[in-house]
Amino acid sequence: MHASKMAGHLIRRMNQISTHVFSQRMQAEGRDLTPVQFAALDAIIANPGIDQASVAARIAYDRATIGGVIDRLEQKGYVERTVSRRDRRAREVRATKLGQKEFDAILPIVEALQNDVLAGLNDPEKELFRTLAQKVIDYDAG
Amino acid sequence: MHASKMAGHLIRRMNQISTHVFSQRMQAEGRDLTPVQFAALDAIIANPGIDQASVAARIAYDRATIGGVIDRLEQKGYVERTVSRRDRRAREVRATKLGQKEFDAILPIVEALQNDVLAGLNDPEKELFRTLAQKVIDYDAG
DNA sequence: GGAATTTAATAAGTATAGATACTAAATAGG
DNA sequence: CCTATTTAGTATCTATACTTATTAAATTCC
Repeated sequence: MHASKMAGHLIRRMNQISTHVFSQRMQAEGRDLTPVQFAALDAIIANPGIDQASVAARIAYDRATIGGVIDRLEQKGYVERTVSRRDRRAREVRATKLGQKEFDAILPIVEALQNDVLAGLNDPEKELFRTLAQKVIDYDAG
Repeated sequence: MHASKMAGHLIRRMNQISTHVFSQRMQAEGRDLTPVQFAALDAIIANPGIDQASVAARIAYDRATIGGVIDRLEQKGYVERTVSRRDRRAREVRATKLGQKEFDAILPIVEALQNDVLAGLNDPEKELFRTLAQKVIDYDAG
């Protein structure tokens, strides 16, 4: 089998296409969020006061990477961190008003661009792809 | 739609699983090659004397990234670079004997682990997944 | 054939992505 | 209650991954 036909290569290329579509669209809309920053902000808004380790667990990142991602969200003024009173090691993360506003504006854009990521597939194929991908991920999660 | 069900997220997670399986297996076999380094070495062995820009084009990377990847392959003694006589800007890249030997040893391992990447799917589903992924990529390539 | 453009590679900068090690704080076990 | 372990976050290191800028060389084209 040639390397370019292997599952790993195909997945890497799709990830490349996906992140490229994402950043192109964000730039076109005058927004400044990466795919990972969007995923983190989504998890934070869905769970106000969540700690960083839980954000990492939810979107399947390691703690070191998520620390940097939340640093950048904080620099942009989209989230705030406060030391937890229950556990002084933990930082509770919440979206700011600006972060919520930005997320509300970006969510429909992100939803719309999902279709472009799989532009080579028709609707039933898109659905099938998502089903198969979900199976791969669920199996890995145990 | 929730973020964790979006195509971009599913693809990112699969890429994570894929690279994780790859590095785990390499480590278990006492080898030291990343997925990208393997892809680059594969392209170089298939096209001896290829220049860096062509390696980048073949495996869909930008030139800046591929420069670093080939740096590391060179450090490991797997490839050699020589200035092209036809075009003094270009560097011709070739695998060394050690690089060829290492590739021959690693290829069957990499082929075998492809199945584990899609471990959540049965054989027809694996085939279907690859077909759909190829469609997504081919459409993007134009 | 000389200027304008393009191209190969590198450099610098930002953002993942994960491994490892470290600090501080919480919890478990005896 | 005190030690041992675990856990949250940060820091450090390596490796992608892409953008923009720079240098040098090749090509275009008028």
